[in-house]
Amino acid sequence: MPTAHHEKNARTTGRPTLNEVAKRAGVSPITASRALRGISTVAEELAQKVRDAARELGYVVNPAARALASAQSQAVVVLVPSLANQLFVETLEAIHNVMRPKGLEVLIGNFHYSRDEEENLLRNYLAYQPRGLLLTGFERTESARRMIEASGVPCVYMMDLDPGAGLHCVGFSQLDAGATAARHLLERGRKRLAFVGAQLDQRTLLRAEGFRRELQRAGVYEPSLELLTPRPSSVGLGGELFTQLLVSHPQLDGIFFGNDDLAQGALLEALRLGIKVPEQVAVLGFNDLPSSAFMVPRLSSIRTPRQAIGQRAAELVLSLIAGETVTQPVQDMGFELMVRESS
Amino acid sequence: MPTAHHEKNARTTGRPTLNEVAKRAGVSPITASRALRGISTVAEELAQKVRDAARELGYVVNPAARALASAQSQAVVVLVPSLANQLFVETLEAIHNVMRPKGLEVLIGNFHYSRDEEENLLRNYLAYQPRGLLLTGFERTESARRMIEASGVPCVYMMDLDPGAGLHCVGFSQLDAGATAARHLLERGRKRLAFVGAQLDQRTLLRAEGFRRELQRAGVYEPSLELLTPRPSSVGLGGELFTQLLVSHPQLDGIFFGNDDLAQGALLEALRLGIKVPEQVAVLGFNDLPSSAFMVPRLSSIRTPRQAIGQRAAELVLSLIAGETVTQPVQDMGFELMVRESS
DNA sequence: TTGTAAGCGTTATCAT
DNA sequence: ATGATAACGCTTACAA
Repeated sequence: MPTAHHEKNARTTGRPTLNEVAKRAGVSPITASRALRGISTVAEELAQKVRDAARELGYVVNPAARALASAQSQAVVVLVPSLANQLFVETLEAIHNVMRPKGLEVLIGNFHYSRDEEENLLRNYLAYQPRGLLLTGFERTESARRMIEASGVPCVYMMDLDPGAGLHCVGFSQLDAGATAARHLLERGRKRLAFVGAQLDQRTLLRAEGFRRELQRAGVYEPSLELLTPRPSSVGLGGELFTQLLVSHPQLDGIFFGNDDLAQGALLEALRLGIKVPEQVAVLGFNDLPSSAFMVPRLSSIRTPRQAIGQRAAELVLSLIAGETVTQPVQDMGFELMVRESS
Repeated sequence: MPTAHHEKNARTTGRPTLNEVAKRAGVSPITASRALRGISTVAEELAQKVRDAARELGYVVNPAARALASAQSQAVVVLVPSLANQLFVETLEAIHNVMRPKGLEVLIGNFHYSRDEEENLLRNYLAYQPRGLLLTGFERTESARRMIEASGVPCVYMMDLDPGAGLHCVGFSQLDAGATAARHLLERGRKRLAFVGAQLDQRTLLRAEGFRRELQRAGVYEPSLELLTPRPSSVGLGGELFTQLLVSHPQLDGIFFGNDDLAQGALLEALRLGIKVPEQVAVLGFNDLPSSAFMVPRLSSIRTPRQAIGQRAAELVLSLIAGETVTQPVQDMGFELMVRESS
């Protein structure tokens, strides 16, 4: 009776190894490895034998061994501030669709709008030696920045455009989006305009800034009509803030919400309060979530290209990973004003 | 000038290794390993030295090496059918909150309600030698079932209760939930009741079944009032199906929607059509999404304990991983009928 | 309580 | 085009 430690593979799960595949195919392990990775130096005949053997044995590569030996995983890390916002789910989806066919895993990290949490996730995930990094925005700890830099892992920043233009990024100008919102409302003849934002990440703040500047230019900027709260964005909160704003500023004739869920909550509350939208107050949302077009009245919003951003950003890291020279480090995907019934 | 292959660690990323930590602390690598893993056989004094050395060097364990050596990763795999449904995001969140403090990574797989995709994810992720598995429902391919079984990885099933009681699961009875919906509407004096479901996973079908049985018992079951579509659930679709149903069955006096987004779409469409809810038609949703309480009228719904399910399921795998005997393999977390204005 | 030795499954390097 | 050999960084098994 052999004792465990005398046997080869005593600790393994019993999963077939590359060695076994190689033996069955009558080649050396390294040839099997090359064949399975599709390296073209292997004769097609041998490669076929190896693939057959692998299939017959039900061989699946051990990612840990591969990562250890090659000092690289097959993973791409994506860090988003939230999954509660449908926005990022759609972006993630698009990234997946680009990465999966390339055999890359997508590791999702949700940092809940917390810089510290993002830094932790980064430290953690970087230990996995990912092939690429997809991050959200430019706002992070100095330490996180250093880790990214030091890791040397190709990195693309999503959602906003780098003012410094030193980083690879795919997004749109949050500042312009805010300005566009203001211009639209102004063109509608509105003069007493408010901005309502929750979950104050840098992008929301940038939109507020763009909105504000445009109002200042038009000479109608009123500081007390800016309602910013760090509370998480939600439909309920939108209704609450809407009421609060109307009570304190009954003269109000237009509101730009930093997020569609807030705007939807406002629309619902207006219905309850009997406040006419857009007659008394125009309401403009941001992101154009799928349900916004079905609100009563249908919500006007600024549609953001999150799907396109995800796809393009993924393709961009892929290029970076492949070592290709990227001629367009900053990719502006724009946004679209959807005018419907609420404004 | 030394050539690369003469140097130790020539291929590494330059990241500090356990060896370097050990040297700096003046102990052997294995002692350092034990100290860092919090294994109590290490003298506290030494352990402190090791931790200090690790901190000073900025040491982070190489997960690939650890996984390879121990034949186990620090990951727990969670497979959900969708991220578009806020439901699963909340469950994921709860799982995270349990796992992270234990030092376990959560690998998220989204199988888009596709059995084949789930099977692929399983094959892929199982290769990572996860410590535990959290799966959604009982509906999967035979091949997936075998892989789970063969892997020997502790597994907990979420959302539904195993009729066979052979599996560890945390959820509630989907059948009962459907029945409860029917009883509520019946008690309100409604007789011409419809069921509307999209994204026909097994749980939706089970709810339909529970609803149907209760109507049959009451003698008011009408097959043509069951509207099932495989299209993905959404607010827009809810409005569409609502209109369609009312056109074909103007006598209708109550509808149970398999998902809150459908119900919300119906409420919005009713508003547009001038149909009084609940006077003409009662509307009952399912899941009680955060925004439902703010609809006009406020949506009645069945609140599902997704947060509790995630937490309990996570705790359960943890027990299983620890090898504890689980006395309660089936955990019914119940559900709650939220009666508001729409029914 | 600490350490030695060996090996985890794969790939890089260099040689043939 | 294929293979022998030696890592990769860590942990298990066993010994002391």
